[in-house]
Amino acid sequence: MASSRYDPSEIEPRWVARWADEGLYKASDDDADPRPRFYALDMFSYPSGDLHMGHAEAFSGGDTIARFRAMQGHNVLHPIGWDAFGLPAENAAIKRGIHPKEWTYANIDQQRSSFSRMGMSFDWNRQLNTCDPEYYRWTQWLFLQLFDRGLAYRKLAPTNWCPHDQTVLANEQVINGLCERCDTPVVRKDLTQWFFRITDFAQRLLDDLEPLEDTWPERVVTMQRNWIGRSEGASIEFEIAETGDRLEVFTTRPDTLWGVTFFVFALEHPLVTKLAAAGGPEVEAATREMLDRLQATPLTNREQAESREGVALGAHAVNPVTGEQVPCFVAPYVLMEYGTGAVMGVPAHDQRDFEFAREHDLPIRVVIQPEEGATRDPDRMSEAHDHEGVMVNSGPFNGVRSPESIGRVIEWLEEEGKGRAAITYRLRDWLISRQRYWGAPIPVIHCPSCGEVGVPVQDLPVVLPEDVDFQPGGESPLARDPEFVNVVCPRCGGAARRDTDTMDTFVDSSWYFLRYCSPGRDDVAFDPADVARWMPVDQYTGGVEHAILHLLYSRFVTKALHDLGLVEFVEPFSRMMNQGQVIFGGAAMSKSKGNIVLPMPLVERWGADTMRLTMLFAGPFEDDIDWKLIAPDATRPPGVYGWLNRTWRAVTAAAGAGDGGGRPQPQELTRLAHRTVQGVTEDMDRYRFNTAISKLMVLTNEIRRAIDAGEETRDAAEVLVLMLAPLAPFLAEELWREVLGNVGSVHGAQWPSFDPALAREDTVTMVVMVDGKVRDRVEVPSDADEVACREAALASERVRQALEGREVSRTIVRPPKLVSLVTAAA
RNA sequence: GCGAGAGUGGCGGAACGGCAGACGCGCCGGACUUAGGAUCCGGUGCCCGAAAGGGCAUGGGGGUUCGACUCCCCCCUCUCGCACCA
Repeated sequence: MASSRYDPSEIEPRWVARWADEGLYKASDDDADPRPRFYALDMFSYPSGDLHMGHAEAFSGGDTIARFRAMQGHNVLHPIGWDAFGLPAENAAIKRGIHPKEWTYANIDQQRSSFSRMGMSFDWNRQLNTCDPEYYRWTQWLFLQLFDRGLAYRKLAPTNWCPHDQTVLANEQVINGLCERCDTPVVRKDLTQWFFRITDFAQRLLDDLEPLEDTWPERVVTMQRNWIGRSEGASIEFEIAETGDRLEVFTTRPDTLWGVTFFVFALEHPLVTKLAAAGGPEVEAATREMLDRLQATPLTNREQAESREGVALGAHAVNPVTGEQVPCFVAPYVLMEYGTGAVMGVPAHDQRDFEFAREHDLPIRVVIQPEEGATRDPDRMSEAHDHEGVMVNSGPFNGVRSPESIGRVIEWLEEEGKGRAAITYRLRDWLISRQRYWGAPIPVIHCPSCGEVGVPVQDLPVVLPEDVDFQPGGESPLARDPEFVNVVCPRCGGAARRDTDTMDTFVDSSWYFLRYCSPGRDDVAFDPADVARWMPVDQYTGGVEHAILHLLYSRFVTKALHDLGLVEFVEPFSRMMNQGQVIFGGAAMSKSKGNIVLPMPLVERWGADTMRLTMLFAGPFEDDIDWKLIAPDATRPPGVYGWLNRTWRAVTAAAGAGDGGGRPQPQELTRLAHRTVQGVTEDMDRYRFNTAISKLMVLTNEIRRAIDAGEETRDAAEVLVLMLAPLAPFLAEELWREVLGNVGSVHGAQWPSFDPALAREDTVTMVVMVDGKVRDRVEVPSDADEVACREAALASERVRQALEGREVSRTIVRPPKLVSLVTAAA
């Protein structure tokens, strides 16, 4: 037997080494393996240093599920890898004066060793690393698949530019107008960039969320829906009086069409320069001035949103239903990327249009009156009336009420040939170019005669040159390397230039779960047979911060690959779970606040099992954990450490007592053990680790009591250790093999089963209520029927006292838990 | 502003419409003994009471019900998403 004291610093490293020797966590690709397969995926790690508390929390949950499913008889795939490209690596490397590669690989080594020390059950044979040419070769392949089908394309468009990081960002990476990485206000800049045509998939991305409602966190589904932002309305055709140009605008409120008093173009709208020129020299100069100024000193997203600036173009738009001519403007508050880049101005019923009209002295015409309350008067309105109401001043539609009015106007527009029903999405195409060094080069060659030519697949990877000045700035760091840039066109053999941007790292992570299925293959990104074996992912664990970005992109790539016939499913992740954040003192941990707690020192001091259980026991997995409240005193062990101690002693005593001929295991303990198996199994299925642990604590306490009473407890102790295994893998293994003397790992053992008959208690405490108040508690057999319960209730002296001789008018019996008596008086 | 979620002891948190506060932390008292990051036993929602017992308690107010932390309505507070998307 091992030492007589629970000593995690001795136990845990010993098992880390032995598990590695035994190859315990290898997933089997053998199709003859009869076990059902289970793909337990944890969001892979960004190697920006050693593991932090967020990793410890997320991976504790993910690993517990992987181990639980394995014990339930599944062939589990539980891989890990490194999301290793990206800005933080570059910024840290610049700060330290070393190469991003060096910094990244050092962090990977450290994280790998920390994960091992924590006892994570990863199949290390499948490890991948997105900055490895053997991986990004296939990220480039993915790009080319999309490029070949027109799903990757380049266009000049307004983009989000981060002046600090010197790169463009995807729409999804702008949080509240700030750069996701550095919190710098993002500005608008017109640039030619690569996009993925995710908008083609908008409706499918929306529709396919529905089956996920039950297995994904509700808020994630909601956030995705909101992000895609489907709007129903009408597309209405306007004509420019002076030039005869016709164009469509999108509106969700066609019922306000009679209230149009002006018309606005986005800055980038193709008609703007033409109309400005037609408006005469003054108009042209004013327009030019605004456009040039905004190009030179771009507005931040927020400034643009709040601006009510605008220039009158002199031209007029013809309202298709009234024939009225209204003045045209160009203004930054209209966005080129949404709808058609032009809007009809209805100041009475749209707040932005209202403010613009006040700013530019434009008429306000009320065409919707609220059904209740004061009539809206244009001269006295302080804000737009953008709610429902009755149509007025609207020709044939006067008196028609919303919301039916919208449909009726659309119908009429269609009959008149002036418009049609239309749907618009908020979702924009995914901007994937980055003017930064540490990423996968975009595998395209620009040829003066052939145009954009994809690098032939056999020439991949386009290797990221290492000896490059990777400081951001200018066109892109790669543009400074002539050897990289100057190539011959693969199509015509003429002189050509490589694309010098790198891909957004979210491209790397949009398909990594497929690569795990075919690790190390150098002929394909993944083998469809391998993917069919494991995908879709059965359980995906990670943070909500990826609720939009990573999940949306992965879903898009999966659908695109499905359309290419490479995968059979349309959704990559069947079930998902988000861990809460680990915070400290009510705020996120941060260097500037000096409140960072790291997991590895805790692991060294109290053991990985204690670290993991502290996380899982603190509360529901998806709730935040305030570490200051959970472990207020760093010099004292977290509470679960004491329980592990007690468990150690109890199981040790239980293992030894069998020889001593103690009294047989009491029936009550056997029943509790069965009940605990039932309860813990249910809790684990629902990821309720905190209540599962509390049930194990109850069983431990009962075993300890039985031991003190000199009773046999070995069977119960074995069951306890089995259930402990997914939660505290080191202690469970030590107890299972070294203390209880079993052969083979507890992590390969079968999850215990229970007998429902034994799990039921033989007597229960029945509550007797009189007029809604609990008046007594009576022990009754758990199979007591209605009659027996009633008799037991009426036999109670205290119940009789509470009744005070009053007559019972109604009796509700819920055998065997409750009898509720209602007197006539009540 | 819109959308979602949450308010339970000193603290983290438990409770298929049926004993509110499981389990744990902390705290109080005790035991063992004395240097073990200890361990063990008892107590611990609030108020009255020596006790038995009684009363009050799940943000506030109403409702449904024999019975509400749980369901419905109104209000307050907090958290999180999205915020000029026409």
